Amino acid sequence: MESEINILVVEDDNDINTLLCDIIRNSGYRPQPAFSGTEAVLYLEKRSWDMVLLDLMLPGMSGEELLEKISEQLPVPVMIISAKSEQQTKIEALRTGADDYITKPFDIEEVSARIDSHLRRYRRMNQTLHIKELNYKDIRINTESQIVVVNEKEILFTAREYAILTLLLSSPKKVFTKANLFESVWNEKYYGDDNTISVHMSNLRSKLSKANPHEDYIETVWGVGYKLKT
Amino acid sequence: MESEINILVVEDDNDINTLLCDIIRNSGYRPQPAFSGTEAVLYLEKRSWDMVLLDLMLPGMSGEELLEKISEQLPVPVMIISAKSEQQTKIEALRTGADDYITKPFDIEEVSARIDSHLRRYRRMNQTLHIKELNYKDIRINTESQIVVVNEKEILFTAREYAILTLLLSSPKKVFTKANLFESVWNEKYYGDDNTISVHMSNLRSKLSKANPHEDYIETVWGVGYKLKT
DNA sequence: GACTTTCTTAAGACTTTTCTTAACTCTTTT
DNA sequence: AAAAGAGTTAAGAAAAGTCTTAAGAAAGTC
Repeated sequence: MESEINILVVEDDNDINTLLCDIIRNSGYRPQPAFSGTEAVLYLEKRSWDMVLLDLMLPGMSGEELLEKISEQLPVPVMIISAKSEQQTKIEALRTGADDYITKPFDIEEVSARIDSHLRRYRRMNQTLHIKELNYKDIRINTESQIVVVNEKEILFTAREYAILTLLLSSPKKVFTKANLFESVWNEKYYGDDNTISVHMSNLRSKLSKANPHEDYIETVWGVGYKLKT
Repeated sequence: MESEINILVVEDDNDINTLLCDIIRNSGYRPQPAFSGTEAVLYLEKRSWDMVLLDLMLPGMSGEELLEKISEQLPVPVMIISAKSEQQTKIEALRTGADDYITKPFDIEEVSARIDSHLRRYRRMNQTLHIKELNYKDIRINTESQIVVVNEKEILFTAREYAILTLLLSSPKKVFTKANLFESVWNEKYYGDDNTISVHMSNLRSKLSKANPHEDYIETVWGVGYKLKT
């Protein structure tokens, strides 16, 4: 299964946003447009990102404010793309936590090359550092080694099962609808009327209960979806 | 004790070199001037660096040539500082492995801010681990001499094979995806659908099992990648 | 420039996972 | 109790991922 690179594009101008998204798509990554700071925050909370392109002049929450928020809380590289060409603004942004700053109008090829450059280096770093541990009850997942330990026993899951499980553990309180799951794990639209997920859930539960028959991990929320048992 | 940050400044113009060194010194880092590509190579071989500032127009070995050499062999971030302002040059440099590109005449504050920005993000990674011996089961690798001993026998591996093997041994529990391997060993983006890695793995395994037929070292993790057998 | 080694590409065989379907059961809601 | 939603199981088919081999391309060496 191919791992996607996700890039958030925060830019209120529709044309520029579309252009940036096209550049990203042409490089083989997956862009997500956001047209305001507040919208960007929602996306940033929803999932993890490999990079953020950020305009400084935004409606509502300013770009600077958002930049500060991101650099304090998230390890994601941020590239500012702004019409503000004053040195002072540029320097402030870089000092606040931006990883790059380019001014409009920009050269398409250069933006593309810079995105690649940052990702290249950042991914290398991510590989050796950034070990995340996911825990829930007696389930321990090391996202680096992809080893899942349940009740002190190492359990082997298929790639899909692993994806579902880590998704659930990443937001222990959230109820995931079937559409949610389909879009996250399969990266496809969900058209309902499909028990593929049921089958996978069934297999997941059976592997889990084999490891620990006394515990119950996944809860069905009737008419909605699934969540971890609280 | 705080460890010093060392930055190599490759620039043939004496005044500019001095200026850059001053900027670096004022930021609390330790600069090392080099006035030609060949001189830079000597410094690069002598010790490890946290960052390299590089002019493209150099006597003897060109900056482009040096950049290529560095990005192939070393994980250090490189910032190009050049009078060449053509987009094509800039893009080529970024694609070759440069982490940033600024044109002369440059703004002192901006250079300073950009250096800090790169160091901030990549500093931890650059704390080059000085591992001299890698061990796993009956495999012993001396990373200085690059000699690999398996089951008391010295085995010769090709450069790629050696790179893959040391990567695996560096994190014995980690599952390396193909993208991981490609980015570390080849220093290139992975677009999937490529069995080069499979072939190298096959060759690696066959060499290893020739040295010790009773042992099994590399495990395939389906749908994910490879790891060392636990 | 010829020789050697190493790397990459391609093709086919092979393995494992995933999907789909279907029949049947269980649970909750109305 | 009936209806709707959800769960389980199993089996075959399809898809995805991997392994191996061999030959040509590229790189490095003398």
